[in-house]
Amino acid sequence: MNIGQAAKHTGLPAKTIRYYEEIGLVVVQRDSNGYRAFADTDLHMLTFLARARALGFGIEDCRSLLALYQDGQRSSSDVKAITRHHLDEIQQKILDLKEMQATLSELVNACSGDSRPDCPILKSLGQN
Amino acid sequence: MNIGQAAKHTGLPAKTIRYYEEIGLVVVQRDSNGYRAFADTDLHMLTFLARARALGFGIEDCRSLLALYQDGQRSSSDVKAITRHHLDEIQQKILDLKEMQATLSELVNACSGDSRPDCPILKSLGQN
DNA sequence: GATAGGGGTTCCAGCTACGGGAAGGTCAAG
DNA sequence: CTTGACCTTCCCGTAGCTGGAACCCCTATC
Repeated sequence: MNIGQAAKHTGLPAKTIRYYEEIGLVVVQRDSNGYRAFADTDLHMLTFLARARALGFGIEDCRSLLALYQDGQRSSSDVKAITRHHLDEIQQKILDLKEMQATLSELVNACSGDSRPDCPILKSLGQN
Repeated sequence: MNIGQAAKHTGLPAKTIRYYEEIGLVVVQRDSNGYRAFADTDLHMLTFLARARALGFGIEDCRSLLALYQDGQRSSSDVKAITRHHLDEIQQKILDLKEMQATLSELVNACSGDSRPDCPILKSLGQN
């Protein structure tokens, strides 16, 4: 299967698949003409990666998770540790964004948004 | 005032201030020795930028906001439009992160996290 | 056989918003 | 005069791709 088909099958852009191969996330065999030849296991790994990325895992986490996935001797505690750490970071991001959201909402509500220059948003940013 | 003092005063790292100058966000006079000489208005603008960045505005938004800030003829509607658009993006990000959070929480809770290889997290990522 | 198209390949540049570090100039104190 | 703390510029690296150029391959059609 060529890269275009693999892309359709996994939902990943071809460029992304090439990138994953380049950084060693996956290893793909080549046909005699130099084209990548994706096997079912390759598609499976790529789908795994696509899901992990969709959950916000970074590339290095993905690398670790994929290694654990393929290791029959793994401990689920290792998987859980990575996931929990990632979850913590997401929760922190949510908190940060919510704080921004609260402030921005206030400011937007306070601003009349007409043709006059008077603006509480700028006043707040420039105060002091 | 030198860059170190300006950094302390604004809370921005010196590197960041140099970067802002490089991309034309601020223009700073130089002393005869080549050192940047920060005036009060420069500090004021840098503080403005620091606040806008802390609210998550991108650099180009900051550029626009700063221009509006310095334009006595501005319409507050322009400021509000930028801010509302930014707010929308933040809210979307929060939604995305919350979805990840929900899934990840479920998975973490379902995983025993012991020394056995059986793991619902990997099962979910690799399913199909 | 020539050609057109729709694949594929590599490599290089660029994106955001800086941070690290090297190589070197400047200044105040002792 | 030297030391140490500043300052300067310049270049590389970050995460995770994306776009584009230049070129190769395969199939179909004229």
